[in-house]
Amino acid sequence: MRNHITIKDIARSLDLSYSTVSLALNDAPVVNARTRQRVQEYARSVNYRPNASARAISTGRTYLVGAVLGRFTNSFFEEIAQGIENVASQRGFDVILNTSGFGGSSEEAHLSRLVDRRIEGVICTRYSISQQGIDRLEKMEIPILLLRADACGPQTYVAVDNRLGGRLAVEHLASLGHRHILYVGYDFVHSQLREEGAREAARDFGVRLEPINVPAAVDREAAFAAVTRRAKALRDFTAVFCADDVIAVGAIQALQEIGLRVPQDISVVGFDDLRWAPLINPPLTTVHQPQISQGETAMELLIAMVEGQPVASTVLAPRLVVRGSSAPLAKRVANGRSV
Amino acid sequence: MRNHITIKDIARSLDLSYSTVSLALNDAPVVNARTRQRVQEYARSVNYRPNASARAISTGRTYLVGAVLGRFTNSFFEEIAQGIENVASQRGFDVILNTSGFGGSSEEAHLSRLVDRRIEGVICTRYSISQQGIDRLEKMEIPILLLRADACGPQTYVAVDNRLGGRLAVEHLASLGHRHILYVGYDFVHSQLREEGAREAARDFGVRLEPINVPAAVDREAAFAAVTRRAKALRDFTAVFCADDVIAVGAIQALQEIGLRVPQDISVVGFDDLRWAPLINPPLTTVHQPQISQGETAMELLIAMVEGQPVASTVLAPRLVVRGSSAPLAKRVANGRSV
DNA sequence: ATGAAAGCGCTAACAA
DNA sequence: TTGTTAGCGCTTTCAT
Repeated sequence: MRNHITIKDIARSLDLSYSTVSLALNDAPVVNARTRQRVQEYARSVNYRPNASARAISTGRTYLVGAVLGRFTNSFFEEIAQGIENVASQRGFDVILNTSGFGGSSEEAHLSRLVDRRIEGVICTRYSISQQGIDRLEKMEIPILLLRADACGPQTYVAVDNRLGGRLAVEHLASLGHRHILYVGYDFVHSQLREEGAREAARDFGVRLEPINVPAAVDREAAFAAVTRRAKALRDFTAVFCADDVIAVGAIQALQEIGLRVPQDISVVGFDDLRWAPLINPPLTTVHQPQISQGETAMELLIAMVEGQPVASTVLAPRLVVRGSSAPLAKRVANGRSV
Repeated sequence: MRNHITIKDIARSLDLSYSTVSLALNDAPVVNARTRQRVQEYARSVNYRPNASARAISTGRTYLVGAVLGRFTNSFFEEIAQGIENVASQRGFDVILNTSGFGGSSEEAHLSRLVDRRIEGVICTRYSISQQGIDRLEKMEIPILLLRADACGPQTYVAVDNRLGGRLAVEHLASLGHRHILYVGYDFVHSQLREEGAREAARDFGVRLEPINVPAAVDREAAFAAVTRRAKALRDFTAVFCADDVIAVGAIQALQEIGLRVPQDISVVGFDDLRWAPLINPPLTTVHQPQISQGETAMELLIAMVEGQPVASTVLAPRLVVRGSSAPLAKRVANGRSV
C-alpha cells in the first residue's frame, strides 16, 4: 500500500488508455457515463489517490498557501490559524505553517522553501515578515495578505477597526461617569489608531484623555513598570484604557500594588479579549477582536487574489465586552474617595 | 518572474546538458568544480529555484508532514506548533497544518488531501483524529506520532510524565503541611495517571487524597459546578489538586464564591502551566509541561521514523512551578480557622 | 467516446 | 567530466 496505485495501473487493469482514465476521474463530460462510473468505482475500490505533485507539475497549480505567523502573536495564533484553515480546506487549499524568525537567514530559508513549493499566496503579519521578505514575494508576483495590519502600505489587509475599538472603550468609560482617563499605549500603528478613536470619543463626551507610552517591549512587565512609575499621577484618573490585554493585566497588577482597587477605585479596560481575559481577577472588560473571522476573511481574500479577482481590504468591527474591571464612577464616590 | 526559470533554461543559457546542471545544482562531486560554480552562480543570478513538486515526483520524497491538531487543544497549540516547526524547518521539512474536525467526513477529506500530497508522516493527538483515521494512515504505512498521548496504544508517542507530575503536586502540598487533599479530575488517561501519581505521593506522605470527577465537558464551568456541588465537603480539605489549569481556575472561582480564600483558607494546584497561569488571581501554582520540547521531540521522532530509524516513545519530565495559589497550612491556622 | 503522444521540471541510469 | 535518454504521475491537445 506504500506504493501508490497510478492512473496507468488503472488503465491497464480496465483496458483503457491513460487519458480516458484521467478524464473519467476528473468527471470530464466527454467520457461515457458508464465508463466513468466503472473507472471511478474501480479507483475507489483500489484506494487510488491522485498524486498532488504530479498534478501540480502538469497543471501549474499547487493549491498551497503559506501562513507566516511569527512568534510574537499574543496567542492570537490559534484562533487565526483556525479561521485560515477553515476556509482553506473548504476551498481545497492546504496551508503550510511558518512560525519562523523575523528577518535574517532563517526567514530567507523559510521563504525559499515556500517558493520552491510554488505556494500560490501568503498570509502574514507586518511583524512576522521583513520588508525584504515582502519584496521578494512581490517580485515573484505571489499574492500577499496582511493580517491585523491596518492601512499603512499598498498590500491588501484584514484588520479590526482599531479606531472604533478605541471609541467603544472610551464611550463605555465615559458613560460610566469617568472624566479623567489614562491611555496606556505603545509605538505601533494599531495602538495609535486605538488612541485616536479614544481621543475622538473623549472629545465627543467632553472627558479628558491623557496618553502615556510603554516603551519597546510590549509585555506585562513593561506595562507594570510604566504604570507604577506613573503611580502618583494615577490618583488623578479614575479609569485607564490599555492598548491591549497584556498591558491591561500589567496595569491592573501595578494598580493593585499601589493600593488601588479595580474597579472600585479605578476602572481598567483592555483590548483584544484574549482567551484568559475572563479568567483574571477582576475579569477584564475589553474590546473583543473577532479572531476566527479575521483568519477566515484573510483566507477568503487571499484565494480571491489567487484566482485573479479584485479584492478590497477589509476592516472588521470590534465589540465591547463588559466584565468586572470597569464600574460606574459612583461606586468610587460611595467608597469615600474623592475624585 | 511568475514563470519560473527551469533547469532547461539554465542548460540552454550555459550550453550544458540538463543533467550536468542538475548535478551541479545538487553539489554532485562528479561535476567539474568550475562548471559547478558557474552553474550555481548563474542559477543564483537569475533567481532559479527548484520546483519541489517536480523533484518530489522523481525522487519519491516530499519532505512534507501533516500536523493534525484538533480544536480542543487547550491553547497548547501555539507552543507545540512552534516546537514542531522548529525542528521541521531545521531538517528541511514543511508541515501542513490541520485543525480539522475529529472524525466525520471533514476528517476524511482532510486526510485525503494529506495523502494526495504524499506526506511522509503525521503528528497528531488521540483527540484530534479518529481511530479510523489512524487505521487509514497505518494501512498506507505512513508513520504516525502521537502527541501528549501516554502509553495506551501501539503507536509511538511523546508525552509528559503525568504520574510524576501528580507526584510533584501532592509532594508540594504535603510538604506545606496539608493532610486532606481533594483531586479534581476527569475521565481521560492523562487525568488518571496524574491521579495515580498523586495517590502514590499521598501514600508516601501519609496524607489523605480523595478524588472526584468532573463530568464530560472539560471546561471551567464544569469544574466550577462540580466543585460548587461539593461545597460542604470542601471545608474538610485544605488543598485541592486539579487535573489541569482550566479545572483549577474553575475551582478557584467556585471556592471564592463559597467564601474560601485561596491560598489562605485552601490551596489550589493546577497542571499544564498554560500561558495565563501567572496572570490569574492568585497566580496559579501548577505543574509545568514543556510544550515546545514536546513539539520538538515529536518532530524529531517522526523524522527518525520517516528515515526508517528505530525510535522509542519519549516521556518528558514536568516541573512544579510554585506561585501564589498554594501556601503552608500554618497560614490558615493563623487565620483562625480550624482544620 | 476513446486513444496516442507530448510535455510539465526534475532525477538518474547509462553512454560517451 | 559531460551528454543522452528514459522515466516519475499526471493533464491536455489532437487524432481516431
